[in-house]
Amino acid sequence: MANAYRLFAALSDPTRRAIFERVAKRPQAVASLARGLPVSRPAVSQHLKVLKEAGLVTDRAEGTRRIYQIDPHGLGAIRQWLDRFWDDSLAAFKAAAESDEGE
Amino acid sequence: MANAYRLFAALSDPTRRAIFERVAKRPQAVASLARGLPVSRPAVSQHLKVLKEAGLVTDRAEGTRRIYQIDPHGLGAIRQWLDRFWDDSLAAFKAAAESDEGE
DNA sequence: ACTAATTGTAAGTCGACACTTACGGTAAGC
DNA sequence: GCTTACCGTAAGTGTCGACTTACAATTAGT
Repeated sequence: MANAYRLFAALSDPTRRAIFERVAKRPQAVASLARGLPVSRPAVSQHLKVLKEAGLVTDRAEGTRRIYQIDPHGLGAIRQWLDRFWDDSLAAFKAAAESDEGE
Repeated sequence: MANAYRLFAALSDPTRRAIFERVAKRPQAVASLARGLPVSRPAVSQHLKVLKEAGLVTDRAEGTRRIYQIDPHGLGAIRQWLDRFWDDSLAAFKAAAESDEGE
């Protein structure tokens, strides 16, 4: 399972984020993605590899082309991390705010 | 307002994530944070600066010390981004899955 | 005023990574 | 079978950033 670190690291790069968002809109092949981006096709391939290892996309062969699709599991992991962190940190935040209230 | 790119970039570094999580548990000063981490104190300061600019933490002076605290606004921005992205991408994912269903 | 404590910043170094070109490998079409 | 199209990977390069040490600034205590 992809940990939160890998997920954030995968989404930290602007180009990779753009690729991920385009794949999220609709499944696409590598060349199709590279066409609308200011980087070369191999660069897109490398980014997709990172996204795949992070659990954010999946790929399937279709002839010579490779179709990349979003993997809901990745977003689910982020949401899970966020939910847990949300509760903990917000509770601590409220506790700190209340302890300051008496001053 | 901090955009999603800055947030993800801020949380992509492991050391910075550790600092953020410790600050989330309870407000702390810089030296206190540096004590439990394998990096120098200036490094912690630099990380806190990034977290602050991303809208993830706030700071207030307390004597010569500077207390860093979590900023709920930052997590809120992540959640907002995730919610919107969740709906869009999941809709596209379902649409793609259903279009494959007939094959 | 002087000292000590705490912090932010400047300058420099080193490794990671995003990108490129070049190459090899696989599937479709004539 | 040969060419064409599409893709992943290897090798090399340049840049960004995480880290360190050194220094300056502010505040509390004596």
